[in-house]
Amino acid sequence: MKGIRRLAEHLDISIGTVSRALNGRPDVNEETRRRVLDAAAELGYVPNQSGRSLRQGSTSSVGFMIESGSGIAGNSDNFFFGVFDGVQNVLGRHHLDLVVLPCSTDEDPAAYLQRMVTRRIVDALIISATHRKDHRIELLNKARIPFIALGRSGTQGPHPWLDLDFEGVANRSVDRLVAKGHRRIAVGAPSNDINLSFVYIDGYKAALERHGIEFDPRLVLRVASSELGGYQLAHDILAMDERPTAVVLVYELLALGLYRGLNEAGVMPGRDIAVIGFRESLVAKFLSPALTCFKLSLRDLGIALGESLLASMPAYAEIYPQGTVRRVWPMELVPGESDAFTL
Amino acid sequence: MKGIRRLAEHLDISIGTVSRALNGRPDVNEETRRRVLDAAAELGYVPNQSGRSLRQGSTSSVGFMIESGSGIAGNSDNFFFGVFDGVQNVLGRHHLDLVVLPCSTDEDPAAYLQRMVTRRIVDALIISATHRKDHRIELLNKARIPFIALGRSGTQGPHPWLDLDFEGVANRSVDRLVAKGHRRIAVGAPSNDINLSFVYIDGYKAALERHGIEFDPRLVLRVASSELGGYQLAHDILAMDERPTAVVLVYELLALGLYRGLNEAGVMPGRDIAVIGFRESLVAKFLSPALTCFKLSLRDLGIALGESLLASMPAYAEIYPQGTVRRVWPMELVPGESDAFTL
DNA sequence: GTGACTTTCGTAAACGTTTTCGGCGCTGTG
DNA sequence: CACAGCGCCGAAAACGTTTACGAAAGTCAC
Repeated sequence: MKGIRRLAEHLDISIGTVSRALNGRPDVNEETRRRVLDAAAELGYVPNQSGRSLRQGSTSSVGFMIESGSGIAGNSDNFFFGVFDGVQNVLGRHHLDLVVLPCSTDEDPAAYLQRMVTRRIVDALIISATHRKDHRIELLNKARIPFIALGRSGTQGPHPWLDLDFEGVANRSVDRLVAKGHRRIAVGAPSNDINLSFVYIDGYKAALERHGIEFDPRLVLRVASSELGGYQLAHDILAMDERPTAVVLVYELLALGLYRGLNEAGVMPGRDIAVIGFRESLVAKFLSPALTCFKLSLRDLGIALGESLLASMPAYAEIYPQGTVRRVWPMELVPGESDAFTL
Repeated sequence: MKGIRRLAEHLDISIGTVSRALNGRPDVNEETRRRVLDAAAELGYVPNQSGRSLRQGSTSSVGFMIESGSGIAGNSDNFFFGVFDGVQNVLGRHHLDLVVLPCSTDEDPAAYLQRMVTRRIVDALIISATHRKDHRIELLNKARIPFIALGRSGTQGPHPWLDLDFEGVANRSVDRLVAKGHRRIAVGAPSNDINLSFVYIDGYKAALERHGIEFDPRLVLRVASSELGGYQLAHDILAMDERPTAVVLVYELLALGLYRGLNEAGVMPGRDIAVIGFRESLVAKFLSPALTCFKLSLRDLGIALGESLLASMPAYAEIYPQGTVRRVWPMELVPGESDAFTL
């Protein structure tokens, strides 16, 4: 005899009552409920998830899809781990669990997601590394499964998302540099199809326009999303005939390679060229001269992400006002020395 | 009408036959099987996982528990993501899926694991960041659930594990330094209770002994497992009266802070002091002078981890020779300039 | 004291699968 | 012709839960 049946037998009551007691239903005597709870603790009973899911039509977990090969995700894993922590925290408050679904590099992400969705091992999904045109979004819409994207997609029409404030960062970066006299500001951005580069570049263009500076497409440099991309970026910049006097970066790791590339050419960030990075990361803190960049709380971002997801799950309508979230997450300037160079 | 029933009705055969056809049972006509497969593809049928799990008593997924907040998990580059990729690859070959279970910083890891185990949402488990005395191991043994640890535990008796070759690294590091005349070799190791420090230090002691050098406990410096720990380490070393002439590191991020701390004091790695790091990481590649350290293929490690886990799952006995794996994963020396300092 | 209502609980169906068992029809053998 | 064997399939049980429904007993008002 196993499971709830064992518990019921031990207490000499029916399994229905046990279930009701455990699930906090009102139609059970408080005295019996106490006995059930005690016995459950004593016998170490935990409901079988498959049984529950089958009957209820819902697992109590939400998935967070990542791409495990993720140079492409454009982030190092401590980024995601921080976010997981926040998401797990808010989900835990509602007896939901977070399971991370790592799509391997061997598999097509959309096919992987399709499998996860149809197998119904999660009730809702968070996707990340959103592409400009991302098939996963149509797929999730069609499956009518609640989801939110960490990162906007490009063209597919509106979908729920929470994203870093790329426009804000681009804006403030350009403002800061223009205030120091810069007019030729290069952009180093990942060359993959992840949408964030495009969002950033749009913000960059808008900022230039506000300052009456004409946009020069040659200043937009797309490179690999890795530290090597940053190295390449340094070479590209130094090779230009009208060399830019400032660079802004869309991806945290680029700073690493950029510094090295510039150093090798005897060009010092902050003295000979102004550099503003993107997200503050562990490595950015240790660059010298200190990189001007933007920071955020990963955990808080995760919490917001979790809450936004719950806001799209009908089952949590009483707790979270339902609605489609499309929101930008603010980032805070961390001034350094890398943009000290003034014209 | 949903699920397999819908499919059966559509084909006008019984659900039993459909199930058998889908699962490759021999007792079904090949013609019927083809029809079923075609119809399944056409209607987009995918078996409900809860139903399967309930009936079969096994989910077809394995869990990989990580601690989402933990300093040790906060590797500078995608350590875990690389491992996930390898694990997912080997599991996928057997129609298993990997789900990552991130324990939040708010929750006790053992309690979290207990919940995951009893809810039976995975058939087997991989745990990481193994502590010296790790309650999770007793728990998993008691639950009789197949598992493997990425990292040895200390005292609890034998358990399946796959671990980086800390002894080997310690050995070769010490050998290399001794060959250059060093006798006072400091160790920088994380001060937390994760077991790897202890394993490394044991290897370090053994290596010293082999060279007839007396072990000096003051040379073992335990610091925070972060780049700041490395910074602290630099200060600690510089403050010693009998200053060591070489340092070996057990954790990759330490190099970052160590370099900065030494630089600030005008001490240059490779010229004034010899440094050998641990794992080659993204940041190590960009340190100057280049850090001597050890590299490994994360994906291959993941593959080995997955295979070792399958070797402990009875269901895969025909494919993987069953047995308890206790194995060390080799790392390859990447010579740099940081240990060029010779006495 | 009767009916209505409430509280509490037991019974049984249902969720979507897999798998055992038995049966049907056919073939081959004696 | 009888019977065994085989290939294929349908019926039904089982997995562990939750929950709709109804029943029993108690309470209350009249």
